[in-house]
Amino acid sequence: MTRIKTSPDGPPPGKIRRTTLRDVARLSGVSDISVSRVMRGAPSVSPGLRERVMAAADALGYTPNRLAGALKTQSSNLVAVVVPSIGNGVFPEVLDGIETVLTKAGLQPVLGITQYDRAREVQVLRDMLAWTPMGVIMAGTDHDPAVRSMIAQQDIPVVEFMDIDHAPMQAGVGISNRRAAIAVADLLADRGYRRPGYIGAWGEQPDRSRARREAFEERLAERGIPLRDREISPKPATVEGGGRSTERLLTRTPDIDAIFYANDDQALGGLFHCQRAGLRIPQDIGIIGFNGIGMGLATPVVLSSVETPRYQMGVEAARLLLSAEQAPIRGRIVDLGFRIRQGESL
Amino acid sequence: MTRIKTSPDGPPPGKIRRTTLRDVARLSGVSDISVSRVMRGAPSVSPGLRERVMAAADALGYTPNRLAGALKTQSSNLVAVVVPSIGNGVFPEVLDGIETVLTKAGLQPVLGITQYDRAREVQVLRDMLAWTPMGVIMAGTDHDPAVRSMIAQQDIPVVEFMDIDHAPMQAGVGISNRRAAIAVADLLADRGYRRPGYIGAWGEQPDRSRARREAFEERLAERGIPLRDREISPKPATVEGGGRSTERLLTRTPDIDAIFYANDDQALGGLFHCQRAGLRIPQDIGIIGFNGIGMGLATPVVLSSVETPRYQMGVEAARLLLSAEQAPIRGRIVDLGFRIRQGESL
DNA sequence: AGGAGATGTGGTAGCGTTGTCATTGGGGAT
DNA sequence: ATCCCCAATGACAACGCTACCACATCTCCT
Repeated sequence: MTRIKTSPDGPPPGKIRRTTLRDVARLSGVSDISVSRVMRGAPSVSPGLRERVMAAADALGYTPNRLAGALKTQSSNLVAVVVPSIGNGVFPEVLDGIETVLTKAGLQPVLGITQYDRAREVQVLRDMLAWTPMGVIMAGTDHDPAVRSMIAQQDIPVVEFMDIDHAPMQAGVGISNRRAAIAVADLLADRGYRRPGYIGAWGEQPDRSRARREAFEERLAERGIPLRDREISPKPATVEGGGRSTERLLTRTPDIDAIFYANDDQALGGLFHCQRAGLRIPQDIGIIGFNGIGMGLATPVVLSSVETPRYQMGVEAARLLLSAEQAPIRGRIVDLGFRIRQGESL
Repeated sequence: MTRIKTSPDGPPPGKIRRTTLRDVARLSGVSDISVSRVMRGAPSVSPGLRERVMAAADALGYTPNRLAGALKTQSSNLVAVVVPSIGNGVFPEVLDGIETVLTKAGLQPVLGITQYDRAREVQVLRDMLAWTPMGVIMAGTDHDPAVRSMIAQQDIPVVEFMDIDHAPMQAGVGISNRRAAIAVADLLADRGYRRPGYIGAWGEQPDRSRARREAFEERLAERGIPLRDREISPKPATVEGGGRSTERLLTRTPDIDAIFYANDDQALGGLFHCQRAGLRIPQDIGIIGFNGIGMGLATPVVLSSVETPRYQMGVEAARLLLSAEQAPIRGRIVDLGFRIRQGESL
């Protein structure tokens, strides 16, 4: 069989071609690899050559193509960051911390949002792994088996953040939601509340919020104070929704004397609702939230809440991932702890 | 010169090798390209072959390497998304909209955060362009010249969101901050306020907030009501900070009868501060914010504010970018408009 | 029957970069 | 002077994938 040499990949017809390392090499009269070395700041390059190359690169407006570089080196500076939501709530602050640390280390976060959907989480992670990230940071420890097998396949470091009540795949950063819930239960009991209620949202999708509530109820029961009633909204947690949930709960069970909210947004809504309804806080009803957002400090009645270190959680998650380059992180758990802010609402 | 064939890139010693398309091809007994076609869902593949390939791919847990694919096709499904901050404020909601639309279209947002720093914006964009994204979405229209030249060099679609008072590089989505400011000035004048103040944050870093304030002052002047005083915090906008700024402003200039805030966070802080200080709202002092966050609706005194379509802005920005595949977007401006929420605070 | 097209499959090269050697040319040690 | 070593530079192939063409069948016309 004769095969005529046919130059399969000719230059695209109309399309302009991206400036490449080779263009820079030609212009500066050196070899490709020398340009590569200069661009990467590799050692063993004379100042003169470096200067000539730099000048040529600037003149051409050359930007290295990381696609090619990463393909060759089998490594990238990408980090897959997978969170359930970003519209509001705690994740933007965690992301902020993650981004700050990663960027400083020259890494590039790639964001994936699951909408609290396990199937989407698998899809999102698959799409990100296709870019051969050097690591993964994800929220929560409750994942589809497919997530675990994909991670195992790739053999890259993974850090899970939020919750440390359950074992992470490799390493975890966060707080113990169970312990926080127990602390709140004890606080309520100690303060003499006897008919506590609970309000949550998102249909308790992130398992950790369900676990937190269950721990809350268990501890209350141990202290001889059964949970009087609860109201779980299927919708996202908002201030407005928190007001509505509170109204519903108190209409159904008016003798409730304190409410533990799964988050501060709902708690603030509840606080405002009670004020409008003419209830005195905390005399008629005690209110305690979760997360300790800044706004709760500025309200006329300072909101009591469990303060969680969200930004710090992102920082530590990113640091832990970075440390994987030095030493294996398997088994590392970072407990950042929480603090109960005793405001005026409980 | 004799050159011995030396297999330069042999298999890495200890390191495990990623499963490749070729592995799948070998296992299923077909050619590389056939596997490629199956994985991409390309046409002209018989059902039998497809099935055999899929089985082999599943068996090996194969994930395509997009690095290689994108390098070959000179295109990726990545979209660079550049915003000034993410910790709180308006951007998470915009990002949510962007992410929803892009993901649905099979695109992958890559996040870059500039911390309101023009130099960082250049750096961040450069890093992202190195991955040959198919498009860019960025906040604001006020960029370093280097940003413009990098974009021009790459010849990819760019959508700028937030503000449409200034011409975007290619296409823009947002509202007119100037018109919004003018509407607020008119509202104040019409309501009989005569000694208005203004409170901003971030040192007015995003130029659009300065432009907004200037438009506000100009219109007030036109209506014969000079701005009485203003207070610009250099720090990020927070509820707590808004309270402090308000206190400072009112201490310095106690006869102010209304305050326009650059954002709702500060406005809520101001509202709470005034309540604590025993001022009646809106009789003693009128308060109006900017952005129309949900929380303002739930406060005991409903916050008046300029409602901006943040989620929608993200959605439209992403859609506009997607539409660039069909028709050029140069010159396209999408004005999403705003609505003044007349609450109880003004 | 003979061709024209449609359909499925494969071979090859190359996307832009970098790892691995090879090569060159001093400079210092002997 | 001779040797060795190291710093500076270069040649080449390969990372994993897909565009481009070639080719073998297999219809379906005329």
